[in-house]
Amino acid sequence: MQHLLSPKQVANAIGASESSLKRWCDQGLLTTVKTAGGHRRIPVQEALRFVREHNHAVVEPHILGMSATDDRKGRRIEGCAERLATALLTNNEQACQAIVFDLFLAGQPVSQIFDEVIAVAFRTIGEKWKCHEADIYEERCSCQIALRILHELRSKQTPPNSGLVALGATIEGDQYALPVTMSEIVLREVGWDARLLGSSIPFDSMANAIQQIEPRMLWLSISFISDESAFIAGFNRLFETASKTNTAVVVGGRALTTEIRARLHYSAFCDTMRHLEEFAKTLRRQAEIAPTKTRKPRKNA
Amino acid sequence: MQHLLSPKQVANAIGASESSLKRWCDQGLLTTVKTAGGHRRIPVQEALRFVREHNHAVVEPHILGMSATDDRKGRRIEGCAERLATALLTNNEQACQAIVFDLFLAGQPVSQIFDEVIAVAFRTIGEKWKCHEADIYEERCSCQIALRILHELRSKQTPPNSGLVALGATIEGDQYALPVTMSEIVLREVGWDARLLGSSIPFDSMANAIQQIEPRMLWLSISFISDESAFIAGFNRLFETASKTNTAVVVGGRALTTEIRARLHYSAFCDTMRHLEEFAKTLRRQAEIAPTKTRKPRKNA
DNA sequence: ACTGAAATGGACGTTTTGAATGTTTTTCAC
DNA sequence: GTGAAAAACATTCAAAACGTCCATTTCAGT
Repeated sequence: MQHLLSPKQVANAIGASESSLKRWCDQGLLTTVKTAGGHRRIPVQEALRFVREHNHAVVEPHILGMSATDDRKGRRIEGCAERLATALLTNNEQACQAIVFDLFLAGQPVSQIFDEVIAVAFRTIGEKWKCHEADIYEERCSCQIALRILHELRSKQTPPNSGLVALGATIEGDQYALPVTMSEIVLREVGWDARLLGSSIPFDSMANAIQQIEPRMLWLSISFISDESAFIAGFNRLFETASKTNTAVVVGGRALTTEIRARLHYSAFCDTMRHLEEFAKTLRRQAEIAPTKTRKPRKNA
Repeated sequence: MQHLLSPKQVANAIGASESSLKRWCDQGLLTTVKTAGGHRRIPVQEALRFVREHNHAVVEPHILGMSATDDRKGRRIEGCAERLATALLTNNEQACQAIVFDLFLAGQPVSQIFDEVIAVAFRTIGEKWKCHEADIYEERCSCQIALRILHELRSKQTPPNSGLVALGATIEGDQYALPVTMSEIVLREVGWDARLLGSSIPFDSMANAIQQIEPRMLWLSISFISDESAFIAGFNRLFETASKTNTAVVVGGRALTTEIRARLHYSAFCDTMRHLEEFAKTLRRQAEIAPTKTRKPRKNA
């Protein structure tokens, strides 16, 4: 699959004429790069951004690297969660991909797809498991499928270029990779250079990462806590370290009950991906106004 | 670091064709140095100047950037492991991807790339961690990068169409997802419909999966054993279940010492991805001769 | 329903691109 | 050194993209 597309290719992909495409490029609706001879070249990510932003139709998704879509059906978010849960449990990866990608192409914010479709589907699967209607391996297999889809989605994002680094991780013993991977994508979507360290990272190692990388944000998705008091102590110690480098600490996850939260120090608690997105946007704007604390306080307009 | 680049390398780097590059050189848009035999050589800074001046795209920055990947070197498997380890530890995902995909596109078998490049790189990282030259988070972050590359590789494979189903998993408590994911790709490469259930699957759930799906193979990658005697008992029980549905059980992984293996029942033990590939090929051929035990015994040529 | 502004997409002659071909140079293993 | 494989060379040529012009369609406001 190629990374740079010609106006004609993009025109074919989205069902518009070549002339229109060229006009849109010249108007700046699509950012193009030029060859030495003056031919326009459109990066795929840019084409995807355009489609999502203008909710333009996509006639031939495969040109943009989006494999399967049955158009017009999956554009509304209602009912998608149920369909996804079914597709996941029947191991129908194609269908799962189509559901998520359709919503993505239709311009639904990724945070909303995550909150209202993927998270809901997994809640459904979790409940089936509790009622012995689904086995553990089915839930795990669904996670694998979802992870692959998330990775594919991630590869469709424009790579981050801001200097705003965020680190993400799950705590030691917490193996649930889905939420933390979703957070990474959400943060990248709003312009952060989000780097997922991985699952089950000890607090000490996180502290080392903070000191070495000096990120502006650390996000932790906490789905499972093995030892509550050790967790609280370790976490608050980590918060101390983070404060020294001016790193915001954002937490989320179903294991954080109100009681536990009451005993934690953190910069923000996010219930949903939507909340995370909004907090990240706010923090980003602030950081851009005052890029570094050692920078000179103001300059002339 | 390589100072002079060939037209082909620059063409690849900026996503243009070699022909165009040469034309641009001859038009004087790029200043070239010539070898005695008349081959064009482009200094890196000249290529960078060209890119900036013409607002040209850069598809593969690593060629113009720091990592000295002369693509002749890239095709050969020697030295790739070291370069990959470095790229992983410096968090240079682009470079990691380029190393693996160059080998893949050059026709190296995936099993060999896994055994001789990825596995070796992670062994290097593991040793650095033991010598306190690398932190846990760096190793985990490297795993994340590798996983993303594996998923990308998987998405490039032709989807399986044979009825030969294989199930894969790691045992409960074993969170090392890399080997089991590599196995999945290797099996798909040789025509199996390999389905990765996921990490940390209890033996009971695996048994359920076998009974419900009735695969022809179950492969387990065992990197970590928490309770040895429980493992041996659980595993041998699983082997019993598998025998009833005629499911071959293949094992591998660094946690399987000779002593432990002596107490296990299995169909095959595979040290490397190469071994797994060969065993899978053999088993596939056999299964195709006698597709199902209930099938009619022979048909006319 | 009518009108005019704005957007669309086809048509054109010209220029650029990139694949193919056969020859020469470079590289690397022996 | 030597020889074979890989890569770069020059050249050719069809396909594709360029800019421009213009007829058609769309749509909001009478």
